[in-house]
Amino acid sequence: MSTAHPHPAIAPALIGWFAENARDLPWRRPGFTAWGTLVSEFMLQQTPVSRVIPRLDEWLARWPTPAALAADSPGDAVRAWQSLGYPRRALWLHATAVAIVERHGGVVPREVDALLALPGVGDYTARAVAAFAYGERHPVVDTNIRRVIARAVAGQAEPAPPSIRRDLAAMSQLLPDEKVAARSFNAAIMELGATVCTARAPRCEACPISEYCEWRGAGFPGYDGPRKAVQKKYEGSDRQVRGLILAALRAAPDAAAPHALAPGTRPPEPPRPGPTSRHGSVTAADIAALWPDDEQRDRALAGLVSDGLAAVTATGYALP
DNA sequence: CAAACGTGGGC
DNA sequence: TGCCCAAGTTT
Repeated sequence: MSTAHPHPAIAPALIGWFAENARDLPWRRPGFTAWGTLVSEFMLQQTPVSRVIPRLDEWLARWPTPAALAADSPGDAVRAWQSLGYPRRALWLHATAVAIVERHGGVVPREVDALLALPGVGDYTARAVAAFAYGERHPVVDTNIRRVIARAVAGQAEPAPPSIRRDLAAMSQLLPDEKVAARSFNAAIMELGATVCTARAPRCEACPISEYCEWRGAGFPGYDGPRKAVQKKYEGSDRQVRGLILAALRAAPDAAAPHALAPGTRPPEPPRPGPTSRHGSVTAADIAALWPDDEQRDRALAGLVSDGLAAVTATGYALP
């Protein structure tokens, strides 16, 4: 099945450029596993590459397979997530590892539909794994790709609000028919958006498709769409309070493993393990010291428990 | 569909 | 300084 490509020069130009200009990134190393790709894609959801790389290395050294992660507690995943942000992703990634073991024999699935059924895997991540880890031919659409298409093809400074149907259709128009080329093109156009056709200061002089760019051809018209929602202030927000509480839970040392006692010594009264968790507990008083506004703090804490990021223990709260 | 969801770095 | 941005997903 061959597709008519309205912009036949774009894909070859980008593929050639990518072959020479791709950054050396862990997930582009030969032999990188599908599991590694899945972990990296979770981490890259809204977190910059430079912050992801050290955590990714740690994760894959500790949990080289889905089964390895599934065998540890979700709290271990949340703690190892450190300060990547959006820690529910760590929870989802753990749940995804469990699901892969239970439903897919411990092997990351290659079908988009199976990937989409995993917690925390959406339209982008599912196609990224199918395309990059398995070489399947799928259009991948992320924020970089949407911006490049908006400029080069639609002639607009910024993309219209996301629409998965439209965005996939637009990317499909550009995608080469052949699998290997399609995979390379997905990576290439994403890389262009990340390093050349950037949101703030595009470097058109370094762009391999500037001669085909409709935005440039139209004289770089300014953005005229609807005003985009302004990101809410972090300082003083519920997010900040959740972050503070979770940082305290991550910092609590694991409940001490029972160690050998001198002969004749009576074991100390065991701190009755509460309903949960071998992760160390933080008392309500310690949490209260983190934030003065009772109502906001309680709301944040309840939210963490409700999200499964915190567990109630006999003495307070702990990672799950 | 808009809003919630972390954190840090660049300009 | 303060705003913008960063390989999204879920509800």
